[in-house]
Amino acid sequence: MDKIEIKNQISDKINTCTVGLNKRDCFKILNKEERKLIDENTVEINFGAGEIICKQGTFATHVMYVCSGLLKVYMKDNNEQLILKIVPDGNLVGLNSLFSGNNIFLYSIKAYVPSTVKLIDINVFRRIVSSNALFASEIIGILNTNIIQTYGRLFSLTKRQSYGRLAEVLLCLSDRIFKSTDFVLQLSRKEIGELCGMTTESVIRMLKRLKEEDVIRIEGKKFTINNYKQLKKIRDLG
Amino acid sequence: MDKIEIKNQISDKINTCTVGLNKRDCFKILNKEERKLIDENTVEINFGAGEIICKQGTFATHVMYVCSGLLKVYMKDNNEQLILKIVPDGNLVGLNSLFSGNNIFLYSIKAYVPSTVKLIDINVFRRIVSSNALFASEIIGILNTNIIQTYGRLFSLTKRQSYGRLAEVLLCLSDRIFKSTDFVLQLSRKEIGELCGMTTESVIRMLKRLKEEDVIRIEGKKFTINNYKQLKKIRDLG
DNA sequence: ATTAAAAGTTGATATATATCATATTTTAAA
DNA sequence: TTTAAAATATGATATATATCAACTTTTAAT
Repeated sequence: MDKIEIKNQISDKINTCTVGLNKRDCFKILNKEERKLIDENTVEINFGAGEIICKQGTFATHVMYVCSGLLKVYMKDNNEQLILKIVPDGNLVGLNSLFSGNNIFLYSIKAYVPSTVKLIDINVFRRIVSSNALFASEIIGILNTNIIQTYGRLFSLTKRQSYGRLAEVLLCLSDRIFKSTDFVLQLSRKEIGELCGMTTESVIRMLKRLKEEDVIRIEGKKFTINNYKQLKKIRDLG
Repeated sequence: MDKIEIKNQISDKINTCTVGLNKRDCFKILNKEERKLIDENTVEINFGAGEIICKQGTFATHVMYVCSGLLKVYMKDNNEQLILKIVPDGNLVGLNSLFSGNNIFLYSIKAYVPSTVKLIDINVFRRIVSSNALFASEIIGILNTNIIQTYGRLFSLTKRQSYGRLAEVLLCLSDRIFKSTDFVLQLSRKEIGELCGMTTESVIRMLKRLKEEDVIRIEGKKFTINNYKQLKKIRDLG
């Protein structure tokens, strides 16, 4: 069998990762009063796997902080669905309704695995942002990290072809979520496809190909990256 | 000849436009002193068509305000280039290095037409943001509008097929830049292709098709949208 | 005015990936 | 335990769009 062919080179410089990693303890900037105000207007909720945390089109009444678990942020339009990012614990999500003239959620958020999420009243959050410039600066940092990542993703999804996109998603999961080349992935092939913008069948075929090339091993939901270097090569050059 | 075929519907709800429209007079929030400080650390520069305003990879020493003209913001990686957005006058660009731990430009910016741009010292800008929470809130609004638009674009570029993407770009230019169905477009076919993620040849063929269907008229660089409704249909359904 | 270079155009062909159909396996439900 | 439904798998085929090649027109340079 031929080696997986390599086309246009995409360098390491652009971060094209799918995972929104933006852990900053922005709350430590707040004073006692502000923290109290936040706490009094926050509820902590447990969500089961597959449960929807917020729904696209509904009023954005809160900002979310992921205490534990793993979420997906996605946009839907009729039968088309695009996963914007997957978000592990330690991150804020749903900030995009702040001061943008948009008081509805532009995306839905769903738990991949059982997750604990703090729902923070958006008006209280907004009030603190617009009175504490250092806190606001932290939020700007979070938003900018997010934009930079989204630009990278835009680049990846439009410029790479499917093997490269799939390789990227696998590397991303390994590096950023599981921090191991060995992991149990609770995503269906369909969901992997949504992450890298291709059909379920293509995901299956390509994973099979990567297995045959001994780049990865798969047993059920257990993934192992055998040849990390080669997978990176596929990501960067395909 | 067959009518241009229509596939998967994409609704109007998602803004998938290419043009970054974010006119807010955030500076009016500043007091005299702050405005003076900004003014003292700003230079206004004229750029000719095709001139580079900032270059990806260099140190981000300033934030830019577009006084007049039209810019493109783009990422390059070897021979691959993606236009992130096109920016008309009245907008701030280059905000993404603020508080993101990133002190280099992640994209290049180039003038499409002769443009006047204010270069504002980033340290001064940063100082004002982190001391004026209302100003910071305005910046958050700008960044969020930008993220929302980028998400829409991500959706468009990955979910629509080429006719839809091309139609979108034409509508976007008509609605947001020229504010007329009649306009002189100073972009080459190659640049149009970069905007909607396709090759020059495909742009040419598809423009030809749209002409044949009497949806648009083209004479040299002069574009006319004959059938706005149909073009919208092609965008939303293709 | 002449030449060179870039932009635009067109047709033939290739190819990556989607679509469709159908089978098998796994998971969840009654 | 049986049944239904969802997820996975695989082959055949279709198709949108890229690639390649050649040619024309426009723009810029000498």
